[in-house]
Amino acid sequence: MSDILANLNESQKEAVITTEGPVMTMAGAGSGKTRVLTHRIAYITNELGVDPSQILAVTFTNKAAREMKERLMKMVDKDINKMWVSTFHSMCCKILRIDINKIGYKSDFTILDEEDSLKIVKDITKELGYNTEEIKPKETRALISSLKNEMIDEIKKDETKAIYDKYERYLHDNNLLDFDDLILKTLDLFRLVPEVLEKYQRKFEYILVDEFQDTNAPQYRLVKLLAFRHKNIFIVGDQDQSIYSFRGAKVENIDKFQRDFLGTKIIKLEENYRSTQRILDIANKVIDNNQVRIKKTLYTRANEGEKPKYYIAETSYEEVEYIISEIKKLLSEGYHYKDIALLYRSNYLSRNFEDRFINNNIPYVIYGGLSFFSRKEVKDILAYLRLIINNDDDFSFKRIVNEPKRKIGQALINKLSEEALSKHVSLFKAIDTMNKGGQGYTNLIDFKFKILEMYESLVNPEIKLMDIIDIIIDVTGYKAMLEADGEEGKERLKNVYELKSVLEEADSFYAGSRIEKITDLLSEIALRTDVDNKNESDDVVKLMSYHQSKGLEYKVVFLVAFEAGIFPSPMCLSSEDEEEERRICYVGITRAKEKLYITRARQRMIFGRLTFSGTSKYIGEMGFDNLDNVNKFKEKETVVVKDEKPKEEVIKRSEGTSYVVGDKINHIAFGTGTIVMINKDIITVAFNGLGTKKFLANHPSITKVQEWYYGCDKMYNK
DNA sequence: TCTCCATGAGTTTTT
DNA sequence: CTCATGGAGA
Repeated sequence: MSDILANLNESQKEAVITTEGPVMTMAGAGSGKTRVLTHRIAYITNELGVDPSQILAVTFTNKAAREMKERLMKMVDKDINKMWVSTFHSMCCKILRIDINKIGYKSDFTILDEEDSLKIVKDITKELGYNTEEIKPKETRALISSLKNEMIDEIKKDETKAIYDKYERYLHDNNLLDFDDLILKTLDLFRLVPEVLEKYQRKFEYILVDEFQDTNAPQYRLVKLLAFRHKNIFIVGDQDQSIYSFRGAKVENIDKFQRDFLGTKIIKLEENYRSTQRILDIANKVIDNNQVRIKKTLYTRANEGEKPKYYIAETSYEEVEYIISEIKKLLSEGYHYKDIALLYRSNYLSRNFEDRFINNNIPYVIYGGLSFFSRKEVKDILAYLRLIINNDDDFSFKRIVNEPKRKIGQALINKLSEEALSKHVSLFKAIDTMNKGGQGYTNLIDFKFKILEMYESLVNPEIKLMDIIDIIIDVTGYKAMLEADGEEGKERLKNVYELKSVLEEADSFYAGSRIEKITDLLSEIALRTDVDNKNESDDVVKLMSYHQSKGLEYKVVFLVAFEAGIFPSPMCLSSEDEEEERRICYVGITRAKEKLYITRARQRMIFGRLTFSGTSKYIGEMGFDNLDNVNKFKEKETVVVKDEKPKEEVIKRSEGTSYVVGDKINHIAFGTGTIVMINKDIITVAFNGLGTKKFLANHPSITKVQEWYYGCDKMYNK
């Protein structure tokens, strides 16, 4: 008993021991909410003697779930494997595997990832004869997701409705679920088969939900249903850290909760144990600009700490150099690579750092971006596995029937599809019934026998499960294809081999026959994220988006590319969006424990384009206005604060157009180029691949290219 | 009919 | 810059 409650403050203690009835904990950043969650669970099992199987803990990411399990392993003296500690999505997956057959699906459904889902929408859009320029699949897909998350009540366009209907039918016919379906089908199951709901209502005597501010409407409904019997529901959240409204998260769920669970006890955790006071000051100042929030001020008893540093670089290249030099300094002060994180608003910004980090031997890992399981080669091999164990998987069939190339093109597939449709069989089976003869037919038969042959290897107990990967890439010629592809192929082959360890792990993790194990693995692979595969203990610098940094903490944090036009994101238009951006900023700042750096560049290469940007509005809100702590990389130079835009040299043309460095022009012979220098009436233009050339500014061979101006103060100053 | 190469267009955040 | 698409060649 004493163990569990030791080292907790009064509010934390209260949150731990108030086990009966609904409790809502408002926990500021770094106020020890993870501690509270784990200690509460340990208290319930160890002190109240509750069986772990009666506890459900919902976290936001798989990573958080696993970390919580690891901590619990040390604290709980019972078998915690019976405890459900997972995300909403994997919890629903688990529930559906058992009972989804009661609502017309097969229990071995496959979960689609984003890419697969988009591909289906795209195919359907084309099948319905729409122009993908007008009806954009990406938009339709986003709309469908919004619809599913109840953010949109009615379907405005007929086309969208038609695509949506067909999409739903396709998913059902092929036994597929998308991410949103995991939640929705679980709700359907609970609604249509009340006995199943009751089973779980009885089972979960104690329920805990982390990051409650980021639950969306269907998720909340799920929580409400599950907790309704025992009402021992504990939610933890922080309005100021709600950054997922684009995914349908509703902060209002906090109010709803209080109305649905009358007599909710509210506990506030405001003492921060993570950051220095100076870091908290900045965070408090920024978030205070939000209109829609309950006032809350973080405080700490830790020392003041160092002033956060704001660095303005001329170019994005110089920004990297500055960060590298600071990292080296930090290392000499005794910090390790793993103490350091770089955070940014969008994933593409990480590119600026990769090359220079490699050249300077700074070990790093990038979170997000293209995850291991979404790599083409990995998905291809997984599609082979899917098709091998389930010949009727048309979706996988189409993916790899001509990968590597085996002369089975679109025309042949169309013919096969028609055959399959008319005979009501899968593509694989349609091979047998189609018109025999012709080279195309032979190619298909070849493919078919390869798949069947690999099945034999797969069920052969003398072959180790992980070795099936070698067999697949040998038999199909995938290996030969990659080997012919030089360096990039080598890299891809490495990823394929990495799958072997995934299979080996699955071999010991899952139960049942070999086929069952692979089925289990394949069905859940979409839920695996990149973050889950990274090793926390590696001594490397971490690069990630603000969103991915939620819930994490680092001794030293760099907020990079901190510029107008990037942060806040120019995609945000409404004031609600703006407030959410500010919360993202708040999340970023509060990741830092000891040192905080904010860096920006005046000029930045974005997708091969030179762009200019001004000061992010958050800089002023943080109180950097006098810029007394701006540290110049090159010490001699002084910082010109008021001149936010680079020294503009403007030249006017007779017809009224004017040029600024960075403008794009079009030259009759050389094509499009960027102005890099202006000297009197001579402009120097850089052409891609052609080097720079000088021209008279008002020469008729040159015309100015209109382009949208990415990131300028003028967007925000009006 | 398939494959390859060139041109063009598009870039938030994620389970 | 990178991915996707479409057109021309084999």
